[in-house]
Amino acid sequence: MNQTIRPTLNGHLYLRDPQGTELGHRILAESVRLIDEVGFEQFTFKKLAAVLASTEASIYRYFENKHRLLVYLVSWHWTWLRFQLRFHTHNVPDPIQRLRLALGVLCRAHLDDPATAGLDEAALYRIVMAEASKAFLTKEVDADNQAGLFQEYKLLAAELVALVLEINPHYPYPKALVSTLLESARKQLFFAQHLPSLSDGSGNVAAFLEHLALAALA
Amino acid sequence: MNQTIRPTLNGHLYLRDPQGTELGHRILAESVRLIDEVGFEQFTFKKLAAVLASTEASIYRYFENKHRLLVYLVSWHWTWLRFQLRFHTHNVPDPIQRLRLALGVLCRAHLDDPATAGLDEAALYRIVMAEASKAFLTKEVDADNQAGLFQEYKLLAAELVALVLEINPHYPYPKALVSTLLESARKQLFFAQHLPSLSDGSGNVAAFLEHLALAALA
DNA sequence: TTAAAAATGATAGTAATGCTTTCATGGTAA
DNA sequence: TTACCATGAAAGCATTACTATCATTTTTAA
Repeated sequence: MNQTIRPTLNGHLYLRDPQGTELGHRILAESVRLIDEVGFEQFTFKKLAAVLASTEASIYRYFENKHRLLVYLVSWHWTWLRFQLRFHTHNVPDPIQRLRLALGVLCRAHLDDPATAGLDEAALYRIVMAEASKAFLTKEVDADNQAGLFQEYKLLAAELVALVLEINPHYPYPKALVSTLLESARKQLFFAQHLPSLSDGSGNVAAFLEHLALAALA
Repeated sequence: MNQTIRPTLNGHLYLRDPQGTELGHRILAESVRLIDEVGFEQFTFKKLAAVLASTEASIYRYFENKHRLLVYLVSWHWTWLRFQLRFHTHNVPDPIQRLRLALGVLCRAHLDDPATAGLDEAALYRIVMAEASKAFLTKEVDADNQAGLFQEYKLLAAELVALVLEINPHYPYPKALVSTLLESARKQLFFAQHLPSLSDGSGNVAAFLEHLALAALA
């Protein structure tokens, strides 16, 4: 489980595969650190080049722009999450129990192995919490979607939809429920941290989602 | 109901009150149109000045930067929504029925009176759908929250929390439920339009939320 | 082992962005 | 009528988001 996972991601996400080179790996690792530190808006390739002791031009050879890099990192996280879910629900026969475990992983993903594949997964989770929505909240959503940039998220959602339908094959809104659970997990953790009057505490997010999902599927 | 509502918003949202002057009103109306057209990232005060036949400097006298303007517009929408909810649930005694109506308004707000107070409310709703999260997904959330920039959203949430507790006073996660419903309404409509594989159709969003909320509160 | 190919570095340049400053002007209110 | 607004006009400036060129190093394949 803890050996380095290096998921292969959609080729549209990058110009040159960052997993194929030394500099590529450093771009990934340091961009996670830097975005986590300064936020995505303040993050620039110039600053990244500085901490890498490299140049803007070199980074632009890997990623078209910083938005693509964000989508890459977020996709990486979704893939990683999908493996985590599989791992943690492996050999659990009861689908309700599997859903419980899955929601637990969703809400506690930031605590898991801190250094998979050289990426600081805890920092990446903070980025996902605060910036993942920006991956698709752009004027170019449709084109980006067409190019397959959101495949990893969809794969993750599809697995959860299957699980939901296993619990209740007649539930009429499985996709909406799953995307709501996925989005809500992140947002509730964000609210608990920054806008607490909109949440009921970060410790209760998993319990809330579990109650919500099981009530809906009952 | 249809006379122009001009809600008074938190003074931290602007430098000079745009509701107080002719240019101010034009800034609001045209920014809604322009952001809807080009998206928030591509939107600049320079472009806005051009369509207003005014200058960047003049706009900067009203809003510190485009982020504050976005927060202002979004806050305006939350206030407008709160009035809509009150209006539509007025004199309905059954809280369950009121919640149903509220969720209906949430999901159909983009169809309501197209020109309240000179703002294109349909365009504003599209902006809210696509850009509202960017109001708080920044490195400055905590400071912005401290300054009261998210008050309107909190007021709206608080009213819905009261309604939820009226239905079930023992429900343990009322704030999380309400913020999930509010966020989910927008995101599901966005998904239905742009990432349909994550939704079950834009026509079903209200039904989905209703089922979800009532199941949770049962 | 050497020659071609690929990856990186170094440097420069450019249009646009996100502001700030200053000064002129024209209308309004005391 | 004068003082004070709000707005306009114009300029300036550091940073951003790239692109382009050319030199060097490293890798690879013949």
